[in-house]
Amino acid sequence: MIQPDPDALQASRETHVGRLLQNAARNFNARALAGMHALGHTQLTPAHLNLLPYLDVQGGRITTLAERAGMTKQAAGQLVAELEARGYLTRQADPTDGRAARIVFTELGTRFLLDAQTLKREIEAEYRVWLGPELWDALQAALTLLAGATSSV
Amino acid sequence: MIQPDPDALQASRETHVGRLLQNAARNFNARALAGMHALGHTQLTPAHLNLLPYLDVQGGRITTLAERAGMTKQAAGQLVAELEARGYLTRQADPTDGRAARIVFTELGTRFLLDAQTLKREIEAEYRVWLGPELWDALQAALTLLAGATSSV
DNA sequence: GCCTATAGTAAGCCTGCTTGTCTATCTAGT
DNA sequence: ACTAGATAGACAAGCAGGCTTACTATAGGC
Repeated sequence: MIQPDPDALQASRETHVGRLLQNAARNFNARALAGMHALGHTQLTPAHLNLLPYLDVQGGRITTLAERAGMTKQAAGQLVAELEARGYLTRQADPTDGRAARIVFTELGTRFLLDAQTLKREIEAEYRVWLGPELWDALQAALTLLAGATSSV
Repeated sequence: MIQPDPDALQASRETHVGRLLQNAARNFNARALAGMHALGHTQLTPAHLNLLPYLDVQGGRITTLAERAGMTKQAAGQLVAELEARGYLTRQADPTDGRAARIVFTELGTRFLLDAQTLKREIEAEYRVWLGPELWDALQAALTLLAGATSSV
């Protein structure tokens, strides 16, 4: 039977990549959400911020959105309806398919895109300062590699 | 009025640290949960895996757990009750305080701790292979720095 | 004409918490 | 000692977020 050394076991539990990654991701998301709220986009929830990146600048369909975001069409449709009610998106009839609707950005939606771009640069600049250019580049490289490695598993 | 170049805007949306961090964290968590399930701990949910690291090897109190995990005592109490029902934890009367209960690991709980330690080393070894030693060290350094920087903000 | 695809409506579930309230116990002040 | 207030924890109810399943209507493709 195993008789572990409690101190050694405790020490090994302190912190690990998983927790570090989770904290970093959570901090980034909180920062991004707060930033968007500060820029006036106070009605956007994390679910919206998660969906919007999957909509092309020139627009797209609910079905496409659902596929990319990995959720059901109904879920995507609901989020789109909310974003429509809040003025970010609008529906246009698809000229080539009577069943489909083209989901496109409104003017407010476009402003959101630009704000998101600005905010992203701002946050990345902060991180760059904290880490220094080399570590920052290494972080990006490492995460990109991990994305490739884990997606193929 | 701003007239953005749609192509440039689209290109800038491709991917960024936030998404990379989120993906990496999600992959790690999925890997860890799957690993624990594979080791027989099929009744542990992400919420349990999030709480357990805050319990010292020698045990502790509900209140301490709640503080560390950043949740209410009730929430911590509920999770502990579930873990008790599943056989990982048990309650002992605190000899020094009649109100309090000492939450301690059962034998199964200790096995979980050892399995978690093993699994952690396994996953970290995988990551190290994917990234190479230098990039791996850089990743750890960068995330640790970020943890320090963002926690102080 | 038949099968499939797009999307909307309605209802509801799951996870992971929270608030509100209560008892038992401890601590400090008088 | 006695009492006022704080603290540990339990019990109950419920909510927020983010989905899902089930069903219907309509439009296209072969």
